[in-house]
Amino acid sequence: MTMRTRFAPSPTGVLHIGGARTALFNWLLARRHGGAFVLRIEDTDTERSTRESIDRIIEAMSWLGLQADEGPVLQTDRLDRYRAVARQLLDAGLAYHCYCSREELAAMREDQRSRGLKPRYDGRCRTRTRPVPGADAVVRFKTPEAGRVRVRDLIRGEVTFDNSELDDLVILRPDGVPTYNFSVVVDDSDMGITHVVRGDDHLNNTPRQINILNALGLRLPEYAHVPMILGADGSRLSKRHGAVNVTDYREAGYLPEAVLNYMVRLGWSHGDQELFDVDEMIGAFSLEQVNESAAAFDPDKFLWVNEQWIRRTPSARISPLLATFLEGDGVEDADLNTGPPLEEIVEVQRHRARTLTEMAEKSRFVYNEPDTYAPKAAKQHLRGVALPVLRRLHQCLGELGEWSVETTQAAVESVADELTLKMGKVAQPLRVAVTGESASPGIGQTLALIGQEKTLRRLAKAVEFVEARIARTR
RNA sequence: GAUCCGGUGGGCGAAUGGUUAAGCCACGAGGCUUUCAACCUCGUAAUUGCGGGUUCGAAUCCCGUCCGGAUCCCCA
Repeated sequence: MTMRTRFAPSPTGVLHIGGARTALFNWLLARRHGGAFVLRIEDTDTERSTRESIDRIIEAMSWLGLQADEGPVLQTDRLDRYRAVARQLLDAGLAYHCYCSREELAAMREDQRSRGLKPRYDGRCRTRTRPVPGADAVVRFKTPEAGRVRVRDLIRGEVTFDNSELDDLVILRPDGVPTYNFSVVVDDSDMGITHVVRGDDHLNNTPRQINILNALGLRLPEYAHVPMILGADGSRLSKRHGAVNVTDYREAGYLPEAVLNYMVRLGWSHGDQELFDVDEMIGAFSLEQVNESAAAFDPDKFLWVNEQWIRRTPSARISPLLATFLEGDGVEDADLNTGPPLEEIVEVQRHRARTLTEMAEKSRFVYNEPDTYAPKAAKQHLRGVALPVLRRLHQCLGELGEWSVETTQAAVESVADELTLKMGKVAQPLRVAVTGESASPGIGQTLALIGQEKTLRRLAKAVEFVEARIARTR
């Protein structure tokens, strides 16, 4: 039988790292085994589900390249089907109507809890023969009272639950909308899902689902419960831990390849390999190597992975992305067009940036003249002693016929020789003058990217700055 | 509280009864150097949560215990 996996998010928010990794694992499995990956939207919580969330989830998945082979299938489009299955259970005496009010149930639970018991529905409507007038009716599944359920989990091994620990769960609300544990079972079965791979927060739900499957006489899928992703402090990953939404990472200048790569290594490993492109993941992924323990999300390592991908991704692909980040950073569209080819900037910066945001920040100097000098840098390098250096630099660079990394580099070196100064005394003032910062790419590269005209203008401005400063201290 | 799952350096994790417990991130030192990076070298860091047991031998198997997480909703 061909493998069929699925990702079944509830559209009550955006796609976050945990969900994305679950989607990735499912997608990888399907790709690896030549099967199908289905996207199902679990929107039976009509209060909280939104169309916008659906769109955002799909958008995030497509940014990551996790295309579904089938779907999205919306559960709200299948309500008739769930009702029919519930009817079937009702007719077979495997489910019953319950008229208990929410208040009554809450009181029951509180009472049990106060007595140190596990809160469970006590089945008081099980034997009811006629409806309660005026009361809403839900449908409850009749959980077997005795026996145990064995879950064969591909990651955890065999996990058993005692039916006495379970209670009769609601499968249909008064309005005929199914609850999670029921719709999941019907859908996974109808869709021919062979492998249910999901977060281990669902492990405890599995015996209930298996009981329903058994009552319906349906075949059980394989289960694999993957460990959760925790925040750096060991608690469940949440907004407190910084960005957790996939889209946040796109905006922060992460490459989808890097997001995928970092996620796949969270809870899964393949020897000591750290970097995987999508094809490598598909070729190497297996449930057997998925860890059993929860993993903490580590922003530092994520940054490192992104840096690795910035390095190995062709500049032709990075350039247009860099352009949008530069624009977001205040660089004019027109300047982008008249400036140096973006590929050149990428080549120069790819070892110096861990994110595209960082790359853009560090590349602004190419287009925009510094409006202020970094205080520390100015204090240290734009001093009186630098004045003759800057003037001489302005002259020599102004006389340069060909403007390139090599020629500008040579010019700066010859000025240093001529004034018998070490490179640091020449390149640093110059760097601050043209970039406003004390750190930038190699001085030749920096000048080549800025261009002769702008370099000279900035140099002149720096000379004025130093002159003014001397005048002031006098 | 009950049930279920988990626990290897600060983080990710390798090692599925057998040499000094891999590798990566982070961190520290040095090298290179016009700055920042990158790169190279070296280093700090674990009595495998703890306690017992089985065994010639235990991170690995068994028992107990502690800690963490999940579930116990007309959320998914």
